[in-house]
Amino acid sequence: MRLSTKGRYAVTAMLDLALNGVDGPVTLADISENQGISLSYLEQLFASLRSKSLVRGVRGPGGGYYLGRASDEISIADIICAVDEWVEFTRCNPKATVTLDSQRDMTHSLWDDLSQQIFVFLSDITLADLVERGHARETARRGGDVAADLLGLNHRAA
Amino acid sequence: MRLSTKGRYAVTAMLDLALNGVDGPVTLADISENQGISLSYLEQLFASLRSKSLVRGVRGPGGGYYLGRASDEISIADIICAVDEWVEFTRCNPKATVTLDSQRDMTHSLWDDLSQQIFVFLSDITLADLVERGHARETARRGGDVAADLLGLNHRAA
DNA sequence: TTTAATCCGAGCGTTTTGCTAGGGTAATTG
DNA sequence: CAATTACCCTAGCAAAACGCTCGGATTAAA
Repeated sequence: MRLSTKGRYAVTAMLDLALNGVDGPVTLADISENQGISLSYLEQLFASLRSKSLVRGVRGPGGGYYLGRASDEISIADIICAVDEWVEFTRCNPKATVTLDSQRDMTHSLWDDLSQQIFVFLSDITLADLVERGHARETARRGGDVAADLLGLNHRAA
Repeated sequence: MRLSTKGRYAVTAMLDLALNGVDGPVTLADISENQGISLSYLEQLFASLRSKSLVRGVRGPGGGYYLGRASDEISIADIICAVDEWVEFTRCNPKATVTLDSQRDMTHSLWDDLSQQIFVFLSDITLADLVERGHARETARRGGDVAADLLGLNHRAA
């Protein structure tokens, strides 16, 4: 997977929608000012988000953007995938030669495994989770422990 | 944080060391051939890894690279941080104005929170975890022999 | 000494970032 | 009905990052 500032822009913008979209649509101009991102760049990001139905645009005066779904139905992985185009997991598949380069298949398989774990982790965190956690910092209930449990990685658990 | 193909290259290369470094150092030429990465690019990656003491180089013929520490003491976050230069979490800190742009502080705070969660998650996964659970997960319910068959070589080496 | 390997740095083509510019289209409002 | 607002779309562009080539220099085993 890939995670860059582009993804951060998208997530923070979506958080902006989640926080301010309760009473009417949020304009890109507002987000642009709030987040310090250029308007046109936001438009490009929201074009990607819109194509994945993560946001819904309302045209005309008084318009703006709503979240495409409820905030607890939009995961971080959804957003990252929309703008950062979840990149190649396995990119040298076309090979059945199990000779000397089985080592490559091995390391790539392990990477794919890790990548999958990160994906599951980010799929488990929704916008609502972040907002909720921001209000009351009561972590350790979800996120960390549940995800680790899902992945079987809670090796440090007593 | 940032996560790109550069980090993937570093992780797979480190996995290569973890798998093949049991009997003597592993040369970058081998990794280059195994992973399909250019030698000079690997040298750059390993320069970063070496500066963080994640690998230890042995010069001269018969030389190569060892892991800098035990594989269960090297986390994925360590590797990603070394090569991808864990980027700016908060980049507009210098402002205590809780006036109109408190919304920006809000979203950025939430992002920092998420970023921290990802960091903790990746800090909890070590190279040894990937090697072990890479085969243990899929076949834990069945037998485990299939996994050994999949892995083959590194399992009996040592 | 020869050779195999790590080290080091300058540079280069390509892709991605993030932005600017310009125009078009739908819907609200006076 | 205009006219304004804001979404929508395309093209292009500078800076950065990516991944690589090349050329060397050190170190140490054979």
